[in-house]
Amino acid sequence: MATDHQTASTTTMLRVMNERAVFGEIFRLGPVSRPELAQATGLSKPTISVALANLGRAGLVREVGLRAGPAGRSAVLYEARPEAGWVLAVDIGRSFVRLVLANLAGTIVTRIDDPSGSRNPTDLLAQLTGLADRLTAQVGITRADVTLTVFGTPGIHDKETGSLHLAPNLPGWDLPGAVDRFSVVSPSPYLVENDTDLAAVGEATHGLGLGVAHFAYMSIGTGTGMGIVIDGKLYRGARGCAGEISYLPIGEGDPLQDDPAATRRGMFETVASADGIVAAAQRLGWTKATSAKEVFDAARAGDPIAQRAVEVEVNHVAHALAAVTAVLDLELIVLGGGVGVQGGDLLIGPIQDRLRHLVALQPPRIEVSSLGADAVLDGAVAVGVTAARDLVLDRTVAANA
Amino acid sequence: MATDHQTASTTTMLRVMNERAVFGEIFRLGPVSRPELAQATGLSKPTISVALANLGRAGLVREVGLRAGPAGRSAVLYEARPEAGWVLAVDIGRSFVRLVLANLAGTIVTRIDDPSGSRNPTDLLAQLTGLADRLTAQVGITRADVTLTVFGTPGIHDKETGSLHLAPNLPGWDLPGAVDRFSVVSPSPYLVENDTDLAAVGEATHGLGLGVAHFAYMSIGTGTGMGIVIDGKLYRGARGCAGEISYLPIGEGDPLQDDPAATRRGMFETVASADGIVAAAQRLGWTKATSAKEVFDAARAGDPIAQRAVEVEVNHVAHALAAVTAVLDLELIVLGGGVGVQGGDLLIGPIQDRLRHLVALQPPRIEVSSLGADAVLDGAVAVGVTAARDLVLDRTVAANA
DNA sequence: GAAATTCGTAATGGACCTTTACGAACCCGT
DNA sequence: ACGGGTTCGTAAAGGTCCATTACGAATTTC
Repeated sequence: MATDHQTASTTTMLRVMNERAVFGEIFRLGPVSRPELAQATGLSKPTISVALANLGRAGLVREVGLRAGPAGRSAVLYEARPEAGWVLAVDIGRSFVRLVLANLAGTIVTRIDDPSGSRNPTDLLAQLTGLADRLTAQVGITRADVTLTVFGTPGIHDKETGSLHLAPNLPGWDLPGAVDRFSVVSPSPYLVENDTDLAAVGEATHGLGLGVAHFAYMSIGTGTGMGIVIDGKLYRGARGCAGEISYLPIGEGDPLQDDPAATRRGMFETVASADGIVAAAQRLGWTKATSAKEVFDAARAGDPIAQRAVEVEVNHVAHALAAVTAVLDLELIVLGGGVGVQGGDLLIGPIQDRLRHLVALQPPRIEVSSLGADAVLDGAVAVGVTAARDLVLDRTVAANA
Repeated sequence: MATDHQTASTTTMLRVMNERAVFGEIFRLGPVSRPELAQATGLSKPTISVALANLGRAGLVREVGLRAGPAGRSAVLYEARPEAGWVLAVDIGRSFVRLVLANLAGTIVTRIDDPSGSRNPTDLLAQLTGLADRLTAQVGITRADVTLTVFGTPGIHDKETGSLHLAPNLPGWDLPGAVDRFSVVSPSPYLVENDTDLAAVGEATHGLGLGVAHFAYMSIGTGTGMGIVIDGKLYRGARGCAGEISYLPIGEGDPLQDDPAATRRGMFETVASADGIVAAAQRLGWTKATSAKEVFDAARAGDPIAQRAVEVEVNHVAHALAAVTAVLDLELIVLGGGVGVQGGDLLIGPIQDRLRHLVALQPPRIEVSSLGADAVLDGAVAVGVTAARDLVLDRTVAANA
């Protein structure tokens, strides 16, 4: 058991803690009065006043009008200064790169979606830098004013070597130091997170995972992946590889597994991703099947071969979720990715039935993501905002010291 | 993301926090002087003195001799008063119940191992109450002086209904309210934890999991189970069913799965537990095989059928660990239980090889438990000690208020 | 326009911790 | 044995932070 022995504190640390609490409540409650903050934090009115004065002097908080009550003097409302910090969130997707700029409240101010060009480090970084320039210019700042940048990428970021593993679609990014070059996009500190993990955070912040302690976001599309939220926090695993469900040992005996490349790609991904569905349909007799969407549409129209292919997919996903349930006992699985979103209506019910037969435990709820493709960006903003708030607060504390 | 918004604090809470920190350091460092405590906590010497005075007045801490240094006045040493609190740990095992009494430092003072008799609630509780009486008498206290009791049981404790699920070997304990009857064993508060989970905590505290952030204890014996430690803390899952790997969908196609009871018992447990090994050996031609130990011994002696049966087991366990690795990306798997301990030498190497073929990720280290059957009790003591320390401290705070 | 109500802050006091200072206790060498 | 050097423990003083109380300011209602 990690012995993070309880740390002792001095009076000055107390004020820092309380200022942090006040700052957090301001975000949580929106424009808010002093009495409301006192109520929310349990601190006294004078203490709130002092904290607000400090936060205001540091440029983190500002007055924003009055609130008239049913009786009595109107209260001054406070809110976080939008320009106290900026978060740049970047989703390096398959066919698009998407960038948004958000303020510390998590409000997205501008956004650019740009088709992916060449994705080697040099070209991609040039593209991102240009887009970041355009984005920041739209709100009258420069890249240097960004507090924190979050990059959502496929694969696993190895901080030791600065390289990206398991991301075959990003050529050249697996070389040592490649990821470190993200620093050219903005001089701010930056975080690199797996895109599926960020989508899970997005669901936890704005989506179906709101208020759910333990859940996972399962993405099925061109590939497969899972972002796991445990105790409300993203779980990354010992080396950042948690949720790499492509490698679940599922689908043994399926003819697709005969391909020697199947193991390298991962057994589950080989059979359950979009082209696994297509291959299943072809094998079942629909030789001209080309896309998973097509298979789902045909199944909805009553085509028996397509329906049989969907059944195969259901079986694979149910096995994967059986493994996840046996290990993690989650409350909820949010289904995302191309297959998850397009086929969710066909899949969820049968998966739940199958799952109940596979494990004698209470299975998790299964639902289709409500955020769609924006889940990654939402998660990136959420991750960035919490980290950026800490950054600006730390600066304030350092300045007051 | 669970919004456990940072909580604000007042000055009085500061002293409580610091007293807690001092108390914790006393346990961590053993007999310790005031200057050492000041160093360890970062607090000043006078503050340490005040804290020790309070803890002493509450009977939690006492002086214990002097330490002479190379020069200068000798420092007074302090230690936790052994009789400040007692933890009763109970392991309700298959063929034995084991009870230990430990002080707040986690030192086991007395122990009783007693063969299991009838295991229905009434008989088992009578047995436990009698044993608790004997145990407490040995140190001159009564059951009423126990601060906290921890029961390690198979199955899952459902706090809503007070019943024990998934524990077929404890007849009658699945009825609502059965578990609540544990209160007759001692008037103290009590905790009920899954035995495998406790073993994981034991490994984390005294065993191979020491200092490892993310690992799991995998028990294979009569049944199968897994205790998962994430971020140094036991992970229980949404309903306490995390680590119920019996239900991993592994071994499909194995003839054992034809039995309709297999699903209820769990696919993995059916094929991989001790009798699964025996059945495999029988099917391979050794019809008079009776125990897993026998199979392992024969395999070591070179018997080809036994070796083949071990290979089957290796394959099943490797598949289970592949699933766990793909989902959780752990650093370490500690192997325990009868099969794990007796067959570990034969299993670990081949499992690792097989695992490397199944997943293209870096597999976890695999090692055999060094604690053996005591892991459960060690974990129960560890869980109980941390909870009991909080209890006695809370009482002190309440008394001082 | 007065009563009632709510807000904001000034003043006071208390709780906690640290720093400084000094006496107490102990070692060692002569 | 005794004095110098060193470490320990606590007393005194000072500073920071927060809560309570009190009161003036601002606003609504009647």
